[in-house]
Amino acid sequence: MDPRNTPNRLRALATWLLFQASNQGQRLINERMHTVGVPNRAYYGLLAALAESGPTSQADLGRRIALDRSDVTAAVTEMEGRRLLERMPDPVDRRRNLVRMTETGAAFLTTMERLAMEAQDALLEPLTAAERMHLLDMLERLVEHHTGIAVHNEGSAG
Amino acid sequence: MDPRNTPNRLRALATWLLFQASNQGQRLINERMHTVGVPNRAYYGLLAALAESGPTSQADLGRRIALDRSDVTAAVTEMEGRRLLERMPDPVDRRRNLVRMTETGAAFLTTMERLAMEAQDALLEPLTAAERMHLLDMLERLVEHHTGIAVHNEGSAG
DNA sequence: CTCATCTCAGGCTGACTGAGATCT
DNA sequence: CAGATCTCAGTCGGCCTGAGATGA
Repeated sequence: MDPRNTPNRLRALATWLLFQASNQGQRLINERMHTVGVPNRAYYGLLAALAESGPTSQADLGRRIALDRSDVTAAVTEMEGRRLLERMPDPVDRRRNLVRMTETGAAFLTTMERLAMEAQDALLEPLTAAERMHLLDMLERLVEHHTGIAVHNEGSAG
Repeated sequence: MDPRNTPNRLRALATWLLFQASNQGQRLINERMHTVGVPNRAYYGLLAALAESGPTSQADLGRRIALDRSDVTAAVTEMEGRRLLERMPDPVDRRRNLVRMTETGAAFLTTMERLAMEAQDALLEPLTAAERMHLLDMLERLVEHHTGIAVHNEGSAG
Protein backbone atom coordinates (compact mmCIF):
# COMPACT_ATOMS: atom_id res chain seq x y z
CA MET A 1 0.00 0.00 0.00
CA ASP A 2 1.07 3.53 -0.65
CA PRO A 3 -0.45 5.56 2.18
CA ARG A 4 0.30 8.84 0.47
CA ASN A 5 -2.45 8.05 -2.01
CA THR A 6 -4.97 6.52 0.33
CA PRO A 7 -8.39 8.10 -0.32
CA ASN A 8 -9.38 10.71 2.23
CA ARG A 9 -12.71 8.96 2.66
CA LEU A 10 -10.82 5.97 4.05
CA ARG A 11 -8.24 7.92 6.02
CA ALA A 12 -11.02 9.66 7.89
CA LEU A 13 -12.71 6.44 9.02
CA ALA A 14 -11.92 5.16 12.49
CA THR A 15 -13.03 1.73 11.30
CA TRP A 16 -10.54 1.77 8.44
CA LEU A 17 -7.65 3.07 10.54
CA LEU A 18 -8.38 0.52 13.26
CA PHE A 19 -8.45 -2.23 10.66
CA GLN A 20 -5.10 -1.21 9.23
CA ALA A 21 -3.49 -0.63 12.61
CA SER A 22 -4.79 -3.94 13.88
CA ASN A 23 -3.37 -5.73 10.85
CA GLN A 24 0.02 -4.15 11.46
CA GLY A 25 -0.14 -5.19 15.10
CA GLN A 26 -1.08 -8.75 14.23
CA ARG A 27 1.76 -8.88 11.74
CA LEU A 28 4.28 -7.70 14.34
CA ILE A 29 2.96 -10.18 16.90
CA ASN A 30 2.79 -13.11 14.52
CA GLU A 31 6.28 -12.54 13.14
CA ARG A 32 7.67 -12.87 16.64
CA MET A 33 5.42 -15.70 17.79
CA HIS A 34 6.24 -17.78 14.74
CA THR A 35 9.90 -17.75 15.75
CA VAL A 36 9.01 -19.88 18.79
CA GLY A 37 6.47 -22.09 17.03
CA VAL A 38 3.26 -20.32 18.05
CA PRO A 39 0.78 -20.70 15.19
CA ASN A 40 -2.12 -18.53 16.37
CA ARG A 41 -3.45 -16.16 18.97
CA ALA A 42 -5.00 -18.92 21.05
CA TYR A 43 -1.66 -19.84 22.62
CA TYR A 44 -1.07 -16.57 24.40
CA GLY A 45 -4.71 -16.06 25.29
CA LEU A 46 -5.18 -19.48 26.78
CA LEU A 47 -1.99 -19.47 28.84
CA ALA A 48 -2.65 -15.91 30.01
CA ALA A 49 -6.15 -16.86 31.16
CA LEU A 50 -4.90 -19.99 32.91
CA ALA A 51 -2.08 -18.11 34.60
CA GLU A 52 -4.48 -15.58 36.05
CA SER A 53 -7.46 -17.77 36.90
CA GLY A 54 -6.14 -21.26 37.48
CA PRO A 55 -7.85 -24.37 36.04
CA THR A 56 -10.79 -23.34 33.89
CA SER A 57 -13.30 -25.08 31.63
CA GLN A 58 -12.85 -24.83 27.87
CA ALA A 59 -16.13 -23.00 27.39
CA ASP A 60 -15.14 -20.41 29.95
CA LEU A 61 -11.72 -19.96 28.38
CA GLY A 62 -13.36 -19.33 25.03
CA ARG A 63 -15.64 -16.66 26.45
CA ARG A 64 -12.81 -14.88 28.21
CA ILE A 65 -10.54 -14.59 25.22
CA ALA A 66 -13.22 -14.35 22.50
CA LEU A 67 -12.42 -17.67 20.86
CA ASP A 68 -14.97 -20.04 19.41
CA ARG A 69 -15.68 -23.27 21.29
CA SER A 70 -14.46 -25.46 18.44
CA ASP A 71 -11.26 -23.48 18.11
CA VAL A 72 -10.65 -23.80 21.85
CA THR A 73 -10.98 -27.57 21.52
CA ALA A 74 -8.47 -27.68 18.69
CA ALA A 75 -5.99 -25.35 20.39
CA VAL A 76 -6.17 -27.16 23.73
CA THR A 77 -5.57 -30.50 22.01
CA GLU A 78 -2.57 -29.13 20.18
CA MET A 79 -1.13 -27.39 23.22
CA GLU A 80 -1.69 -30.47 25.35
CA GLY A 81 0.48 -32.37 22.88
CA ARG A 82 3.22 -29.85 23.54
CA ARG A 83 2.80 -30.20 27.30
CA LEU A 84 1.92 -26.53 27.69
CA LEU A 85 -1.32 -27.44 29.46
CA GLU A 86 -3.32 -30.49 30.43
CA ARG A 87 -6.94 -31.55 30.63
CA MET A 88 -8.43 -32.95 33.81
CA PRO A 89 -12.02 -33.90 34.54
CA ASP A 90 -13.97 -31.38 36.60
CA PRO A 91 -15.01 -33.27 39.74
CA VAL A 92 -18.07 -31.08 40.30
CA ASP A 93 -19.37 -31.00 36.70
CA ARG A 94 -18.46 -33.93 34.53
CA ARG A 95 -19.43 -32.20 31.30
CA ARG A 96 -16.38 -30.03 31.66
CA ASN A 97 -12.70 -30.39 30.96
CA LEU A 98 -10.75 -28.37 33.43
CA VAL A 99 -7.66 -27.06 31.68
CA ARG A 100 -4.56 -26.44 33.75
CA MET A 101 -1.29 -24.81 32.77
CA THR A 102 1.84 -26.94 33.19
CA GLU A 103 5.22 -25.68 34.34
CA THR A 104 6.35 -25.91 30.75
CA GLY A 105 3.40 -23.73 29.85
CA ALA A 106 4.28 -21.17 32.52
CA ALA A 107 7.82 -20.92 31.20
CA PHE A 108 6.55 -20.62 27.66
CA LEU A 109 4.13 -17.89 28.69
CA THR A 110 7.09 -15.87 29.96
CA THR A 111 8.73 -16.17 26.57
CA MET A 112 5.56 -15.12 24.80
CA GLU A 113 5.11 -12.17 27.14
CA ARG A 114 8.52 -10.87 26.18
CA LEU A 115 7.76 -11.23 22.48
CA ALA A 116 4.39 -9.57 22.93
CA MET A 117 5.98 -6.60 24.66
CA GLU A 118 8.51 -6.24 21.88
CA ALA A 119 5.67 -6.15 19.40
CA GLN A 120 3.87 -3.46 21.41
CA ASP A 121 6.97 -1.29 21.41
CA ALA A 122 7.41 -1.75 17.69
CA LEU A 123 3.78 -0.95 16.98
CA LEU A 124 3.52 2.08 19.22
CA GLU A 125 6.90 3.54 18.40
CA PRO A 126 5.52 6.78 16.89
CA LEU A 127 3.60 7.61 20.09
CA THR A 128 4.78 9.21 23.31
CA ALA A 129 4.33 7.38 26.60
CA ALA A 130 1.40 9.60 27.51
CA GLU A 131 -0.22 9.00 24.15
CA ARG A 132 0.18 5.24 24.49
CA MET A 133 -1.64 5.33 27.80
CA HIS A 134 -4.42 7.43 26.35
CA LEU A 135 -4.72 5.14 23.34
CA LEU A 136 -4.99 2.05 25.54
CA ASP A 137 -7.55 3.79 27.72
CA MET A 138 -9.73 4.76 24.78
CA LEU A 139 -9.47 1.37 23.11
CA GLU A 140 -10.37 -0.42 26.30
CA ARG A 141 -13.43 1.78 26.70
CA LEU A 142 -14.49 1.02 23.13
CA VAL A 143 -14.05 -2.71 23.60
CA GLU A 144 -15.85 -2.72 26.94
CA HIS A 145 -18.68 -0.69 25.48
CA HIS A 146 -19.27 -2.96 22.52
CA THR A 147 -18.68 -6.31 24.18
CA GLY A 148 -19.73 -5.49 27.74
CA ILE A 149 -23.08 -4.07 26.71
CA ALA A 150 -24.17 -7.38 25.34
CA VAL A 151 -23.43 -8.97 28.69
CA HIS A 152 -25.35 -6.50 30.83
CA ASN A 153 -27.99 -5.16 28.49
CA GLU A 154 -28.38 -7.94 25.90
CA GLY A 155 -27.70 -5.79 22.96
CA SER A 156 -29.79 -3.11 21.34
CA ALA A 157 -26.86 -1.27 19.84
CA GLY A 158 -28.79 1.06 17.59
CA MET B 1 -17.07 -12.73 25.33
CA ASP B 2 -17.28 -11.55 28.89
CA PRO B 3 -14.85 -8.64 29.12
CA ARG B 4 -14.99 -8.59 32.89
CA ASN B 5 -12.94 -11.76 32.91
CA THR B 6 -10.55 -10.98 30.10
CA PRO B 7 -7.00 -11.74 31.25
CA ASN B 8 -5.04 -8.66 32.26
CA ARG B 9 -2.22 -9.81 30.01
CA LEU B 10 -4.55 -9.37 27.04
CA ARG B 11 -6.24 -6.20 28.25
CA ALA B 12 -2.87 -4.51 28.49
CA LEU B 13 -1.87 -5.29 24.90
CA ALA B 14 -2.42 -2.58 22.31
CA THR B 15 -2.38 -5.31 19.69
CA TRP B 16 -5.20 -7.18 21.38
CA LEU B 17 -7.31 -4.09 22.00
CA LEU B 18 -6.83 -2.96 18.42
CA PHE B 19 -7.82 -6.39 17.19
CA GLN B 20 -11.01 -6.42 19.22
CA ALA B 21 -11.89 -2.80 18.45
CA SER B 22 -11.26 -3.39 14.76
CA ASN B 23 -13.52 -6.44 14.80
CA GLN B 24 -16.28 -4.41 16.42
CA GLY B 25 -15.83 -1.70 13.83
CA GLN B 26 -15.95 -4.15 10.95
CA ARG B 27 -19.07 -5.69 12.40
CA LEU B 28 -20.80 -2.30 12.64
CA ILE B 29 -19.75 -1.40 9.11
CA ASN B 30 -20.69 -4.76 7.61
CA GLU B 31 -24.09 -4.86 9.27
CA ARG B 32 -24.97 -1.59 7.59
CA MET B 33 -23.34 -2.30 4.25
CA HIS B 34 -25.10 -5.63 3.95
CA THR B 35 -28.46 -3.83 4.06
CA VAL B 36 -27.65 -2.26 0.67
CA GLY B 37 -26.05 -5.34 -0.86
CA VAL B 38 -22.39 -4.52 -0.26
CA PRO B 39 -20.55 -7.79 0.33
CA ASN B 40 -17.06 -6.59 1.25
CA ARG B 41 -14.80 -3.65 1.94
CA ALA B 42 -13.69 -3.33 -1.68
CA TYR B 43 -16.86 -1.52 -2.69
CA TYR B 44 -16.34 1.53 -0.54
CA GLY B 45 -12.61 1.65 -1.04
CA LEU B 46 -12.77 1.42 -4.80
CA LEU B 47 -15.50 4.03 -5.24
CA ALA B 48 -13.80 6.35 -2.74
CA ALA B 49 -10.52 6.12 -4.64
CA LEU B 50 -12.21 6.67 -7.99
CA ALA B 51 -14.20 9.63 -6.68
CA GLU B 52 -11.04 11.35 -5.49
CA SER B 53 -8.61 10.46 -8.25
CA GLY B 54 -10.62 9.85 -11.38
CA PRO B 55 -10.00 6.89 -13.70
CA THR B 56 -7.24 4.69 -12.28
CA SER B 57 -5.64 1.37 -13.18
CA GLN B 58 -6.56 -1.70 -11.17
CA ALA B 59 -3.05 -2.19 -9.84
CA ASP B 60 -2.95 1.37 -8.60
CA LEU B 61 -6.35 1.02 -6.97
CA GLY B 62 -5.16 -2.04 -5.15
CA ARG B 63 -2.11 -0.27 -3.78
CA ARG B 64 -4.11 2.72 -2.61
CA ILE B 65 -6.66 0.79 -0.63
CA ALA B 66 -4.45 -2.15 0.39
CA LEU B 67 -6.30 -4.76 -1.62
CA ASP B 68 -4.66 -7.66 -3.40
CA ARG B 69 -4.49 -7.51 -7.21
CA SER B 70 -6.62 -10.62 -7.67
CA ASP B 71 -9.27 -9.30 -5.29
CA VAL B 72 -9.36 -6.02 -7.19
CA THR B 73 -10.01 -7.93 -10.39
CA ALA B 74 -12.87 -9.86 -8.82
CA ALA B 75 -14.42 -6.80 -7.17
CA VAL B 76 -14.18 -4.67 -10.31
CA THR B 77 -15.84 -7.40 -12.36
CA GLU B 78 -18.65 -7.70 -9.86
CA MET B 79 -19.14 -3.94 -9.51
CA GLU B 80 -19.03 -3.49 -13.26
CA GLY B 81 -21.95 -5.90 -13.47
CA ARG B 82 -23.87 -3.61 -11.11
CA ARG B 83 -22.99 -0.55 -13.21
CA LEU B 84 -21.15 1.08 -10.30
CA LEU B 85 -18.01 1.47 -12.41
CA GLU B 86 -16.70 0.57 -15.85
CA ARG B 87 -13.48 -0.58 -17.43
CA MET B 88 -11.89 1.27 -20.32
CA PRO B 89 -8.58 0.63 -22.05
CA ASP B 90 -5.76 2.99 -21.06
CA PRO B 91 -4.73 4.73 -24.31
CA VAL B 92 -1.18 5.34 -23.09
CA ASP B 93 -0.50 1.86 -21.61
CA ARG B 94 -2.46 -1.00 -23.05
CA ARG B 95 -1.58 -3.36 -20.23
CA ARG B 96 -3.90 -1.37 -18.02
CA ASN B 97 -7.60 -1.26 -17.44
CA LEU B 98 -8.61 2.23 -16.48
CA VAL B 99 -11.51 1.98 -14.07
CA ARG B 100 -14.00 4.84 -13.97
CA MET B 101 -16.89 5.44 -11.59
CA THR B 102 -20.34 5.71 -13.17
CA GLU B 103 -23.10 8.09 -12.07
CA THR B 104 -24.79 5.10 -10.48
CA GLY B 105 -21.55 4.50 -8.61
CA ALA B 106 -21.35 8.10 -7.43
CA ALA B 107 -24.89 7.92 -6.07
CA PHE B 108 -24.13 4.61 -4.38
CA LEU B 109 -21.00 6.05 -2.83
CA THR B 110 -23.12 8.72 -1.18
CA THR B 111 -25.29 6.03 0.35
CA MET B 112 -22.26 4.13 1.60
CA GLU B 113 -20.74 7.29 3.05
CA ARG B 114 -23.84 7.83 5.14
CA LEU B 115 -23.76 4.23 6.38
CA ALA B 116 -20.04 4.49 7.12
CA MET B 117 -20.59 7.62 9.18
CA GLU B 118 -23.34 5.95 11.15
CA ALA B 119 -20.97 3.12 11.93
CA GLN B 120 -18.29 5.56 13.09
CA ASP B 121 -20.72 7.20 15.47
CA ALA B 122 -21.82 3.86 16.84
CA LEU B 123 -18.25 2.67 17.29
CA LEU B 124 -16.92 5.83 18.92
CA GLU B 125 -19.93 6.52 21.09
CA PRO B 126 -18.03 6.21 24.40
CA LEU B 127 -15.51 8.89 23.38
CA THR B 128 -15.76 12.67 23.49
CA ALA B 129 -15.27 14.69 20.31
CA ALA B 130 -11.78 15.68 21.40
CA GLU B 131 -10.88 12.09 22.16
CA ARG B 132 -12.14 10.94 18.77
CA MET B 133 -9.88 13.43 17.06
CA HIS B 134 -6.92 12.35 19.14
CA LEU B 135 -7.65 8.69 18.45
CA LEU B 136 -7.82 9.27 14.70
CA ASP B 137 -4.62 11.27 14.82
CA MET B 138 -2.74 8.57 16.68
CA LEU B 139 -4.07 5.76 14.51
CA GLU B 140 -3.15 7.60 11.36
CA ARG B 141 0.38 8.12 12.64
CA LEU B 142 0.66 4.41 13.44
CA VAL B 143 -0.60 3.40 10.01
CA GLU B 144 1.64 5.89 8.23
CA HIS B 145 4.61 4.74 10.23
CA HIS B 146 4.16 1.06 9.50
CA THR B 147 3.02 1.27 5.91
CA GLY B 148 4.78 4.45 4.80
CA ILE B 149 8.19 3.30 6.00
CA ALA B 150 8.14 0.43 3.57
CA VAL B 151 7.59 2.89 0.76
CA HIS B 152 10.49 5.14 1.64
CA ASN B 153 13.05 2.72 3.02
CA GLU B 154 12.30 -0.70 1.60
CA GLY B 155 11.48 -0.07 -2.01
CA SER B 156 11.26 -3.81 -2.63
CA ALA B 157 7.66 -3.74 -1.44
CA GLY B 158 6.31 -3.29 -4.70
C1' DC C 1 15.30 -9.38 -21.53
C1' DT C 2 13.21 -7.41 -17.56
C1' DC C 3 9.38 -5.65 -15.49
C1' DA C 4 4.37 -4.38 -14.92
C1' DT C 5 -0.43 -5.56 -15.54
C1' DC C 6 -4.62 -8.35 -15.64
C1' DT C 7 -6.77 -12.63 -14.94
C1' DC C 8 -7.74 -17.18 -13.24
C1' DA C 9 -7.06 -21.31 -10.39
C1' DG C 10 -6.24 -22.78 -6.14
C1' DG C 11 -4.30 -22.93 -1.30
C1' DC C 12 -4.38 -21.41 3.50
C1' DT C 13 -6.18 -19.76 7.61
C1' DG C 14 -9.51 -17.92 10.96
C1' DA C 15 -14.26 -17.63 12.09
C1' DC C 16 -18.18 -19.92 12.40
C1' DT C 17 -22.25 -23.54 12.14
C1' DG C 18 -24.59 -28.02 12.81
C1' DA C 19 -25.03 -32.11 14.90
C1' DG C 20 -24.26 -35.72 18.18
C1' DA C 21 -22.86 -37.50 22.70
C1' DT C 22 -22.66 -36.56 27.45
C1' DC C 23 -24.01 -34.49 31.56
C1' DT C 24 -26.63 -30.93 34.96
C1' DC D 1 -37.82 -31.72 29.60
C1' DA D 2 -34.42 -27.53 28.70
C1' DG D 3 -29.72 -26.14 28.69
C1' DA D 4 -24.56 -26.46 28.94
C1' DT D 5 -20.31 -28.72 27.42
C1' DC D 6 -17.02 -30.98 24.34
C1' DT D 7 -15.87 -32.70 19.90
C1' DC D 8 -15.78 -33.29 14.99
C1' DA D 9 -17.01 -32.33 10.21
C1' DG D 10 -17.55 -29.01 7.11
C1' DT D 11 -18.69 -24.31 5.21
C1' DC D 12 -17.46 -19.62 4.10
C1' DG D 13 -14.86 -15.40 3.24
C1' DG D 14 -10.53 -12.85 3.28
C1' DC D 15 -5.93 -12.98 1.99
C1' DC D 16 -2.36 -14.55 -0.72
C1' DT D 17 0.60 -17.16 -4.35
C1' DG D 18 1.71 -19.02 -8.90
C1' DA D 19 1.47 -18.93 -13.50
C1' DG D 20 0.15 -17.56 -18.09
C1' DA D 21 -0.88 -13.98 -21.51
C1' DT D 22 -0.19 -9.39 -22.92
C1' DG D 23 2.34 -5.33 -23.33
C1' DA D 24 5.89 -1.29 -21.87
